Amino acid sequence: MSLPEIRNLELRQLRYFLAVAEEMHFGRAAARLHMTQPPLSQAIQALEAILGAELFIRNTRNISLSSAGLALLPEVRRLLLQAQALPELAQRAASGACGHLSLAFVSIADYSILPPALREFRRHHTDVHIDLREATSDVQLLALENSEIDAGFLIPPIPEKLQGLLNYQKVLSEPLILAVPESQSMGRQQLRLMDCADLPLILFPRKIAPALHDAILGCFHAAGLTPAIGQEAIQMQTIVGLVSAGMGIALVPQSVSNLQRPGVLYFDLPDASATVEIGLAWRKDNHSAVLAAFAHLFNHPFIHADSSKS
Amino acid sequence: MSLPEIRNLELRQLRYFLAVAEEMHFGRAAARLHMTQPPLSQAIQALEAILGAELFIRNTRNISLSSAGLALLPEVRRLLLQAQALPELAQRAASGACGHLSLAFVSIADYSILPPALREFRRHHTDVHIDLREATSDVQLLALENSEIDAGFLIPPIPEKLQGLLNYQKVLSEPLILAVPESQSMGRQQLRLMDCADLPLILFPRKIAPALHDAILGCFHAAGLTPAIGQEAIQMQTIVGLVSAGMGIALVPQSVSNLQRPGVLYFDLPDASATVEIGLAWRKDNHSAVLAAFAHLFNHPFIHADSSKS
DNA sequence: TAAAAATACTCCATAGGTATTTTAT
DNA sequence: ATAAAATACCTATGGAGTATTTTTA
Repeated sequence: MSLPEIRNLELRQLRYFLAVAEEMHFGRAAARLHMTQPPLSQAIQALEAILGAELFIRNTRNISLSSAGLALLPEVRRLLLQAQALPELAQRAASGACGHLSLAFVSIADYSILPPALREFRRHHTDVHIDLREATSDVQLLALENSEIDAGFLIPPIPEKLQGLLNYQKVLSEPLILAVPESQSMGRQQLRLMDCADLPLILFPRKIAPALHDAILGCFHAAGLTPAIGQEAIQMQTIVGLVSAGMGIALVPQSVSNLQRPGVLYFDLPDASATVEIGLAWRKDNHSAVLAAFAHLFNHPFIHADSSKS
Repeated sequence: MSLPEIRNLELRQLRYFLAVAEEMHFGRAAARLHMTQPPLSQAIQALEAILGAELFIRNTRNISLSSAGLALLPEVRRLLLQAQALPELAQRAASGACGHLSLAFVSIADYSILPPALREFRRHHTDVHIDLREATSDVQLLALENSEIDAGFLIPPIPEKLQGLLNYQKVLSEPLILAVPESQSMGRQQLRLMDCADLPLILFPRKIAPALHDAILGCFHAAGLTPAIGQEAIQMQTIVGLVSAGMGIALVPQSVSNLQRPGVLYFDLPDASATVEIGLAWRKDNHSAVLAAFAHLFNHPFIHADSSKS
C-alpha cells in the first residue's frame, strides 16, 4: 500500500497513444489534444509502465512505433471506437428503440388490435425483437406472474390477487355480433337473437374466458332466452368454422367479421349492448423501456377503423 | 469553455458500473472496489450523464438494471476484458513472441543454417509468422535497401555504400570441398585439385556471388592451376546435378555434401583453406522485436554439427 | 423506522501547466 | 545550432473521504 502501486489503464491514455501514433510527434499530438507536450509525454510513460512495454522508439528528432506499439495500435483503435458507441447504444436502449419484447395475445386480438399495433410499433422501433405467442387470458396471467412474458393482450378481469402486481390498460371494446350459418338465415336482412334461439350456441369454455362467456349468456338472458349450449371451442377460427359447418350460432366480437368464411353470415345486435373488452397487462415492476414504449401506444389511440382490416 | 463541459468516458467508470451491476448494491460494490459508497454513487451518476441514459432503477431498498444498463452490461464486460488483455499483448509483441518476420536466404543456407535456425527460433516464438523466400545475395541487399524484407542470410561482402544502413552478423563459415563425378574419381580415397584440373569447373556466376566465385578460383590459382570454366549455375541443386551428370567438377560448401546424390563423390581439400561465409544482414533502423530476437540467436551459437543434418 | 442511496462538504492526489534541461542531428 | 522530448516543479481540478440528509419499503 506504499509505492510501486500499479495504476489502472484508462481510456484517456489510450486516446493519447492514438493521437501520438497518428501524429508521430508529441508536440503536434498534444496540440490536437488541446494540451501541452510535457503532460502528454508523462501520460505515455505512465501507459508504457502499465503495459510493461515501450510503445515508441524515441530519438529527439523523430519517433517511430515499437513492435508493441504496432501490435497495440489496431486493438486500441477498436477499443476506442467501441467505447464511443456506448452512449448511442445506451440511449437507444433507454428509448426502447432496440431491445426485446415478449408478447402474448388472445386469439381475438389477432383479428383486431394486434396487427395494427405491431405495425405502428415497428414504425419507430425497427430494432426491437418481438417474441409473439398466442395464449388464453388465464395462461397469460400465469406467465406474467412468473415474468415469462413482458405483456399480454387479454380479456379482463384481472384477478384480485394480481391487481397489485400488474398494470392494466384497456385497449379496445367491441360489440358482440351474431354469427349464423347461411342455411339458417332465411334470407333475412336483420336477425335477432330470438330468431335463432333454438339453434345450439357455440361458446368459449367458461374457465378460459369467464367474462366473455358470461357476457354472451347475459345477452340471451336479457332477451328472456335460454340458449342450448352446443360445442365449446377456444379459438376464433374454430368457432367460426363450426358455425360455417352449421353446428350452431355464436356471438363473436365485431372484428371477427373480417374473417369472411363461406357459409357464415354476421348480424349486428341492435337490441343487445354486450361488448367484449381487450386490454394490455404487464408487471408494474417491469421497467423495460421497450415495454413502456409499447404500452404507451395505447394511451393515444392510433387505430382507425380502416387500419384494422387485415 | 465554462460549465456544461461534457467529460469523457473512462474505464474507471465502466469498472464501477460492472461492480454495481454484479453486486446490485452500491455499498457492497464500493467495498469490493476498496472505496466508500458516496463517490461510487457520484461516479455512476457522472457515467449516466455521459451516456445520456439511466443505468439503474433505484429505490432506496434495492436497485435493478434499466434497459440501458441491461444493454450495456455485455458490451462493457467485453470492453474491460479487451482492455485487460492489452498489457500481455504489448509484452508479447515487445519480446518478439508474436509478430511477423520476412526472411530471405541464399540457397546454400538452405543446406546448413536455415533449418536448425528456424527450428530453434520457433521453440520460443510459436506465434511469429515467418515469410521465407530464396534469393541471391545481391537481390537480398536490394530488398533490404527497400525495406522489403526484415533480414537475409547472404554471402558477404556488404557493399561499402550499404555499410551505414545495415547490420551484419557472421553466422557460419564452411570449408569448400570438391565434388567430382564418380566416373572421374578413379576409385581414389583422396583426390587433390591437380588430379582433376583438366575437367571443366562448374561455377557460380561472378556477378551473383563474387566472393564465393573468387574464393573458388583462388583455390586453383594457389595450387598453380588454371581451371577450364564450364557451365555456370546459381542453385546448389543445379550445380550438384551437373556434377552428377559428369559435366565437370565443382567446389561447394561442406554442408552441401548432406545432399547425397548418385554419381557424385565429395573430397576434402586438406591443402586448400578456402571457406565460404554466410551471415545475417538487416537494417539498423528496423526495430522489430521479432527481428531482434531472431538476430540474437546468432550471438550465442546453438548449432551442433548433428543438428545441421537435414 | 431502518436500510440504502443521495447530498454536502472537505481534502489531497494527480492531471495538466510553465520553465528548463537534455539529447541527437 | 536547433528541434523535440524529457525532467523539474507548480497549480488546481476532480476523485475520494467523512458526515449528514432523504427516501421508501
